[in-house]
Amino acid sequence: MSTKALRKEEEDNLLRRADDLCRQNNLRLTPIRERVYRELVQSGGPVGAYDLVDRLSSEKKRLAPVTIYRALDFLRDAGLVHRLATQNSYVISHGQPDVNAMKIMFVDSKTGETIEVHSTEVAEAVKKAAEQAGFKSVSPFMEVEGEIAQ
Amino acid sequence: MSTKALRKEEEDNLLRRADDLCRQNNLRLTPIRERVYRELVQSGGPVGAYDLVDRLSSEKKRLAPVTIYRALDFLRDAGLVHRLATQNSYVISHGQPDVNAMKIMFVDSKTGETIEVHSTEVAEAVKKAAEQAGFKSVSPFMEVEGEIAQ
DNA sequence: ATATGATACGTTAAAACATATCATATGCAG
DNA sequence: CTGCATATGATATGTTTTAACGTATCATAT
Ligand SMILES: [Zn+2]
Ligand SMILES: [Zn+2]
Ligand SMILES: [Zn+2]
Ligand SMILES: [Zn+2]
Repeated sequence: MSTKALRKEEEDNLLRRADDLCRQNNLRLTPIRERVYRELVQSGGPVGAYDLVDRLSSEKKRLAPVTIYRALDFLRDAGLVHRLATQNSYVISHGQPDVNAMKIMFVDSKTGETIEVHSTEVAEAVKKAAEQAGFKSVSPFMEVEGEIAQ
Repeated sequence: MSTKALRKEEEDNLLRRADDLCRQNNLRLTPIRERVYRELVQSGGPVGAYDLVDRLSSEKKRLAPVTIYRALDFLRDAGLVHRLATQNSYVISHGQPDVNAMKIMFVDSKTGETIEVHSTEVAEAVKKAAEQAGFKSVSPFMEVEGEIAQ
């Protein structure tokens, strides 16, 4: 089985998962929202909002930026998409909501490529540091820049 | 001794430290760069670039945004200032370059208030996670959003 | 004395990113 | 069917950051 086929299966899984999640929470995964999500899934990495505008626009119909931002907001609220603040870009959230883990997005400084890792160890260490800082709760998402080996 | 006096001493220390650092590395802490750094020190928290434009402009002379951005770039390259990507703002880096520690900026989701904590525990846990992700090196700076207790 | 190089700053403009506003459409509950 | 909430279209604007080009200043070389 080719890696392409594997990828395709994974894509379909993610799409189904998103669909189910929305159905179960009475959220409407409208066509535009689904197209944005699908584009992020297929890209395999972070994509900027204006990139999404380009990719989802056709000759006859150009989407307005605000349309994309609204879809992104919906997907983020649903927990399906993360915003990468350091990159001004958006990336799918994969992995089940492992509630005790820190979701770390490692971002390659050069290419912008990202890899998501979930770690309870980091979550605990950060929680300890947060208490030290007088913070009672912290986001389960972090972004760390670095360099990919090779 | 009043807290105000204490604060003033701390400010002077930071200014001196910055001055020394630049001198030792043949970096030129010019008047504009020093004013930007001083403003960040005195503000006691993160400040946006356009805020700095306003604060450092006078009736007769209005600084251009790019002037501030250039000063900020210099200060960041020198390791004196951090950019907070989630806030589009800039904040002084205090604490000696504790090379083995992760410098965590906790950002209050509501007010934008920040507290910096250095943690070797977090650094180690993140390093482990990074290896898992195929990252050979990671930035010693992180930003974590959360809520301050009270 | 004059030329060259290096760095910082001024000025202008544009790119890149994000939101506001109001009109229209669409789905859905009563 | 009707009315209401929600989603999208269309347009404009706001915000943040960088690009491009020129000038000023000072040091060093010719
Ligand atoms: Zn939202
Ligand atoms: Zn995730
Ligand atoms: Zn730089
Ligand atoms: Zn620091």
